[in-house]
Amino acid sequence: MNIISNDNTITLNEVENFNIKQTLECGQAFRFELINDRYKIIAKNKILYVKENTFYTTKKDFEEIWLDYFDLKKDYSLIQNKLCEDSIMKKAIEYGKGIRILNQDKFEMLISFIISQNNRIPMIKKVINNISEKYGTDLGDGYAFPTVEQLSKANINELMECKTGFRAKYIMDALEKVNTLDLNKLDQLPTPELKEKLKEINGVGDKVANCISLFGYGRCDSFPIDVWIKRIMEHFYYNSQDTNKNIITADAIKMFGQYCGYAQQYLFYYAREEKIGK
DNA sequence: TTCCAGGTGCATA
DNA sequence: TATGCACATGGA
Repeated sequence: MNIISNDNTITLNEVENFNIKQTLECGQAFRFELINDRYKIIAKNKILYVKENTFYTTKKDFEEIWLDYFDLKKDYSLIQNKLCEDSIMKKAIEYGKGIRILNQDKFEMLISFIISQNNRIPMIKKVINNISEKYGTDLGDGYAFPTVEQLSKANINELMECKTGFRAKYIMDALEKVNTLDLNKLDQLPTPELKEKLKEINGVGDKVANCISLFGYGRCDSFPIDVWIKRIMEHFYYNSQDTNKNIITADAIKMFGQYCGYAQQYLFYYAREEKIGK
C-alpha cells in the first residue's frame, strides 16, 4: 500500500482488500452517511470524509488515528485465503472482499448494540444520532458520541425522548454498571470471560455481547448470530429452518476458528445485499 | 390495519 | 433446559 499525502488529502494506492462502502455498510458501524459521493464518518471525536481511497484529513491524523481505526495495518489476504477453503465463504468474500473490521469505541459499541435489539438499521442510526446531538460534543458539522460522563447526565425520560423505546432502562443500567465495570479494564480478560462480564448488564445478551467484543474489543473469534446470519447459515449449511443458535455457534467456530468474526461480516454483507434466505 | 426489525428478560412447565 | 410472550417505535 502506498500512502500519497498532499494538501490535507491522503490517497491510498495499490491498497488491497479495502472498500469504504463495504466496510461501512456491513453492519458494524452506524455513524456514517453518504453525501453526494463522499462518506461522512463520525468517530474518534472527529468528522472524516472519505471518497473511495481518498481520505480528507491530515497526514498526522491519518497515521495516528485512521490507519488503526480502519484496520489498514493488517494483512487481510492471509485471513481471506484461510477462509476461502470453504466454498460458500469463498463466494461471500468475493462479494465483500474490501471489508475491514473497524476498531471502534467500547462504550459506543455497548450503547449502540443495546439500541440495535429488535430494531431496524435506519432507526438505530437515527436513535444514536439523537443521543449524540443531545449529550455529545459539538464537532461543528455533527456531534460526537457522548462519553460515559456526558451520557451519565441523562435520565430515563430524556432517553425515551431520543426514541430509545423499551431499551432506555437497559441504557440506564449500563450507565450504572460502567461505574464499577471499567470497560477498558475488561480488555485484559480472555474473550469468554469478557462476554460474561458484558452480559451482567441488563439488555446485553449473547448477540450484543458478541458484537461488543468483536467491534469494540477486536475479538475476531466472536461470531454474533442475528436474524441475517441465522438465515444465511441455515440457507447454506443446514436444511432445517430452526437450527439452535448454540449449534450454529459451535459449527462456525469449527469451520472458521480464530477468523469467525471476519467470516460473520462477509456473510452479513452478502446476505443483506443479496437478501439471501428472505 | 397489521407486521416486523442486527434481541433480551421473564414467567412458565 | 426449553418455549412463548412483551417490549417502543416507525416504515412498508
